[in-house]
Amino acid sequence: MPVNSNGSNMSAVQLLSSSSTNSNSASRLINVTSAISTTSNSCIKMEDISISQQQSTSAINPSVLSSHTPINNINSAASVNDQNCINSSTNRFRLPNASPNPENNAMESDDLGPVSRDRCNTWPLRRPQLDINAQTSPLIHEQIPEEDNDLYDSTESISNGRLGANSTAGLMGSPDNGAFSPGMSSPVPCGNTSGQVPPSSAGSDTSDPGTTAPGSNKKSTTRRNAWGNMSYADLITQAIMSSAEKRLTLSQVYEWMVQNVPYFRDKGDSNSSAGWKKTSASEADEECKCETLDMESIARNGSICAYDDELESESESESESRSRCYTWPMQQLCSVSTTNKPTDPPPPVLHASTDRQLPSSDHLLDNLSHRRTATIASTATSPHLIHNDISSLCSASDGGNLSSPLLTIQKKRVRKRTTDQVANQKKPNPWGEESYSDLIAKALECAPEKRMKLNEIYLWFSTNISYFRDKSSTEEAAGWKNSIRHNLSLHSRFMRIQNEGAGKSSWWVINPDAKPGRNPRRQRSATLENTTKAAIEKKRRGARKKAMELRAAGTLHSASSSVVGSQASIISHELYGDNDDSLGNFEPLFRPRTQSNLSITASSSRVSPSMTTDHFDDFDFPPFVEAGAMPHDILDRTNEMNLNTHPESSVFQRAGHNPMLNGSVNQSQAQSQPSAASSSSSASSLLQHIKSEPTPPNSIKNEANGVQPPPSYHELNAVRGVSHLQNPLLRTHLIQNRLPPPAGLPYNGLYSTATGTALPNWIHTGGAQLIPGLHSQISCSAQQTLGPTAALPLDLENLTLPDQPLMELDNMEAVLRHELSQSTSNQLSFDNI
DNA sequence: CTTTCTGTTTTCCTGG
DNA sequence: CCAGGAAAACAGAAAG
Repeated sequence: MPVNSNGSNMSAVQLLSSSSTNSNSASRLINVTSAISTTSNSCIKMEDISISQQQSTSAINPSVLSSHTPINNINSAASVNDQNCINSSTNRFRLPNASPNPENNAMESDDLGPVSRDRCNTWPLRRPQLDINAQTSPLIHEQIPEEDNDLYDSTESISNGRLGANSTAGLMGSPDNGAFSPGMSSPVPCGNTSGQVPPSSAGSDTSDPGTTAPGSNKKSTTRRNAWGNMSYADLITQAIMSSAEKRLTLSQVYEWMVQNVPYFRDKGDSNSSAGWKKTSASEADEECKCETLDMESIARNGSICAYDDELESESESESESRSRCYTWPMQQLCSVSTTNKPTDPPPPVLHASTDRQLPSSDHLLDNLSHRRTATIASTATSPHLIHNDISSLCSASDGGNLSSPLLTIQKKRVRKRTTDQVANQKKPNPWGEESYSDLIAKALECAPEKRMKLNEIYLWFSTNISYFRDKSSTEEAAGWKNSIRHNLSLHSRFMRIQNEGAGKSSWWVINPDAKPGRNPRRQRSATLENTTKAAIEKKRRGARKKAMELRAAGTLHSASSSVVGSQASIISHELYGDNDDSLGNFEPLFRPRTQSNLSITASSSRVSPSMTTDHFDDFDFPPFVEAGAMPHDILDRTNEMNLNTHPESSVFQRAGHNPMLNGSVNQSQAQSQPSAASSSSSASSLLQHIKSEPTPPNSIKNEANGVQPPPSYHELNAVRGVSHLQNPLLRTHLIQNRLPPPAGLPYNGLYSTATGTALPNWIHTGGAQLIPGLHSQISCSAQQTLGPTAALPLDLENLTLPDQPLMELDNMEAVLRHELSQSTSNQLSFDNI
């Protein structure tokens, strides 16, 4: 969520008002003026829809309401709604059985299966007071069949499903907002996977697997929802079918939910409704076969979702399962599902805005936009042209020129690949062929210091990739942000560096030891546990028991997290190919969230006490490091490093008088990213910290009696040489983008590169080898303006490990000594810690 | 105390 | 079987 300059979260309205600021920033980043409106609009899309819906509830356009708004009328309809879902069919839709038979349909509160879930606004939590039985009004839940087995086997109309006080007409968008904007972005059809199974089966929560509607390949689930057994899809379908026009805007869907489902009615506030609205929106995109013309500069009254009868029937006839990607933004301008084969080539890429944003990222951008209706975008300078195009295109849905490359609408996720694609194991995504992890890596690579905070990654995505920019609303962004987090955590390709002193978010970096191509996923703790051999487990028990004893005795009272961190480090190390798990697995005992196999906290930057010498065998230590003194674990895992070095203990201290850090960067930071206050605060903290650092000693061996602080991953790479950089992303980045330390800030660490005159050789000699599709310089240039990242150029390089008194030394020492006693490794010495 | 953000993990699904 | 996307569940920490 964007944050304002004060670091507080921005509400939707705030986001609305601030979107221009963001867009300005974005446009500056990408140097595309036309992107301003796009970014701005997309940022406020959902909120705007909601707001406009509220504002326009009383502003009814009878003409619109009474009309069916056929495709051919999109010109007029576009003035009212920028997202017009075109019901291209007649009434072949087989209506779900909405019989309000209380016996069959009424939701029963005691059937509510899901357990409560706190603090997750992505899944509506049923509140106790929201018991349906407590709702007195004859609401839709009485009409909702508890079991929707025959929902689509019945031809009975659902028209008895009532809307709320606000009728469909009353919810129609106001034409007041219908001013067409010439600067409209390319139409972004709403997510729609055509040819999908009926909603009843697609999202059904039927408890009887056998009742899954024909054609559904989706696994049935026995889980029921808090509001009953109807899925979101069913509810949305019912909402749509309940409307007179068989279509609803997203806001109307929301409204219908609120009005008719007590559960949602009581979650209708902005805070608690985010989750179900998000889900509804996502499913509405698909289940209502929403034909959206996302003319973001048109009045944003919401999209009209109409159930596409053709798609419905076709999906049945084809028995084709819906795409697994529920947020897949299909290019469904029209209901042309059956005429477009998955093997159809993608339409020509004419995503002008994106191309201009990232001109050299053609590979990425080609794919970013290949699912977009680029032709329409290319004609965006003329609303009439666009309308005409849309009209003509959509009018062809009934057998028209659907094979036109301009209308090559992919019915479902296309996995057809070229030879290169197959070779590269690339899969097409709405944004291109790069996976989330690729994009994250790219983002990290593009960061000036090759590290980003989570929110900065978010920002990078939304700034540099049109797909995510278009989905930047709170609800829409939740999904891909979740995926980003998921990927960060999942892939060993990424490492998290604790940013403890800065307050919140950690730094994410690319694992310098990430191997080319695919890197193994992080093993999961369960896997680790499950695969634990009995002997190993037995071996662990002893150490675990003793550790617990120590802990119980108070020795670990303040160091538990650190121990866990060390443990996490160990686990993490295992996950990087070293399966020597002779180390105890304390995970079930004490492993806080941030100390899983992925995360290593600052305190865990301490050498893992149980580290065995086996871990160091295969690493080329820098000449200054005695073999064995540097745990491989640390070298592998720079995420054990603490960015917030202690002033008096840092070994890689640098001169603290950096004009960039002290002044200009802060300024640019404030200018370039006013919304990333958390980052700014972090940056400020770090900067303050850096400034406070005294002039460093040159001797790395002054510390810790042989326990050397690990180099940063840059330094590691410097030692290894560019040819040893396994990660092509990093290699590319390092060659292309590594900047010498800012002038005036001599790097006083071991590898002093003061004023950039002592850059490692590999920087100059290495051959840049961009991996296909990763043309980063443009995005990098954008990223470099993201603010805090640029403002913190050296922290990562100043990562220090063992000398950070981040926990009570006495405790730590006791723990370490104990653990060392358990370890076969006697190489580590902490005497002087 | 609640909300939000962040981070981890699991599950499901699809395609290779 | 694995990778990847998506969603979800859960929890810790910070902020309001």
